[in-house]
Amino acid sequence: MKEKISDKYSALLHATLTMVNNRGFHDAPMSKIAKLAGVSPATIYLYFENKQDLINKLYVEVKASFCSHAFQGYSTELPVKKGFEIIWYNIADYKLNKLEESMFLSQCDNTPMIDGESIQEGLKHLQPLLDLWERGKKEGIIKPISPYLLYAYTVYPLSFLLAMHVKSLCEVGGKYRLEAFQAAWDSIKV
Amino acid sequence: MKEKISDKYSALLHATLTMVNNRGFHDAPMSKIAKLAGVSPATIYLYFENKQDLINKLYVEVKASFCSHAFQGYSTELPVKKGFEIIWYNIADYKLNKLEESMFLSQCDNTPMIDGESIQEGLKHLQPLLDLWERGKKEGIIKPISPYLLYAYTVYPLSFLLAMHVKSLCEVGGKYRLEAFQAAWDSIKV
DNA sequence: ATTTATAAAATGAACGTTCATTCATCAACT
DNA sequence: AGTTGATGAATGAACGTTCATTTTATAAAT
Repeated sequence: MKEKISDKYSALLHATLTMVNNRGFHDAPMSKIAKLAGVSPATIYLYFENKQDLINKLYVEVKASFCSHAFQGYSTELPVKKGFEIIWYNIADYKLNKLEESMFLSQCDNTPMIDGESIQEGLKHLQPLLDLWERGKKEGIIKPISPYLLYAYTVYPLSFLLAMHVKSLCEVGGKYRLEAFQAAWDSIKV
Repeated sequence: MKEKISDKYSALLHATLTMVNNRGFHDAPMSKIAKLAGVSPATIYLYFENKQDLINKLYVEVKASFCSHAFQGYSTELPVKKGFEIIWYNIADYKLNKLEESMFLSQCDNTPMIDGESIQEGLKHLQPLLDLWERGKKEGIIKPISPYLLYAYTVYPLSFLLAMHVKSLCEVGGKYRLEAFQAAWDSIKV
């Protein structure tokens, strides 16, 4: 019965996600995380080395889930624009449907709360997108610019839209999604 | 001698900026902030109500400085594209030259560490840019889409490039700046 | 089947530390 | 003498973590 690791492990990860989202890392005490997970504080230390380890593990897990969603239905056989479209919409869907996870990732990527090592770990899984862009450049479809620029103008803006969506300042539904994709594509197509 | 408020006030703000940038809000104790500012812990409470107030005041001040830089040399008389170009380059310069301030703003905008009230306060000063976009739409130069989208695809990407720059993963010098501007403009021009 | 022995998982209370904040006192200037 | 700005030391609360112990699961022996 090794199935899917103890459910307390997952409960703790999820409790941490919620606490850190709502109160920030600085105000998410182990005692409250434990209570939210329905577990004793001491139990946390059966599954995690310490608070930092808990956060790191959560980050890596969420990032992995994000990347796995991103490439659903994608194949390297697809034409560049079609492939990009699929990945982009996957990411947009993820940000829209997994608000908590997405907010957590934003917070992690803009604070010194995650170890550099874990950041590297989480970044690995994005390679297919980089490869796709490389192909697009070779075919003269995508501007010959740094992948960081490509990411900054296509994927990263979604984080902002997510934040506005959470604050109920901005819709991200049907029409807007199309407009957003169009803007992303216009910024990088040659 | 009211000149520019006690220099301990500024020293404390600056020390807080550094501490929060390097260690995060959760690990920026008042005692260390005080030491870095060359001041007793008790002195902080002569200038600020408490830690939250200290952070809020710092946020509002930095945000104001950011916005003031953004509109240097800009006038509502300018043609839309030229006006946008000036503002965009101002912002890019700010992000490049005021790394600490910019990183701090990123952190604030992605964590629950700032009071909603102070966020509102800091957002006020961006109005001229919104007005410019409105004019651009009327003239048929800029896509008729939500200002949130416009912001997401022109200004917000700079935050990502800044983060990469700080991690020495990405240059933001001359040529790249032009490419970045081009991508920003392409994404919103009609 | 039931009991007994052993290991594993989980816990509440306690520990030492660190934190934000306060307080009694001080030095400098009026 | 009195006011002001500043302080180092003190304080209580809260934190992350550990520990002695209990509870639950596992297996062996009857």
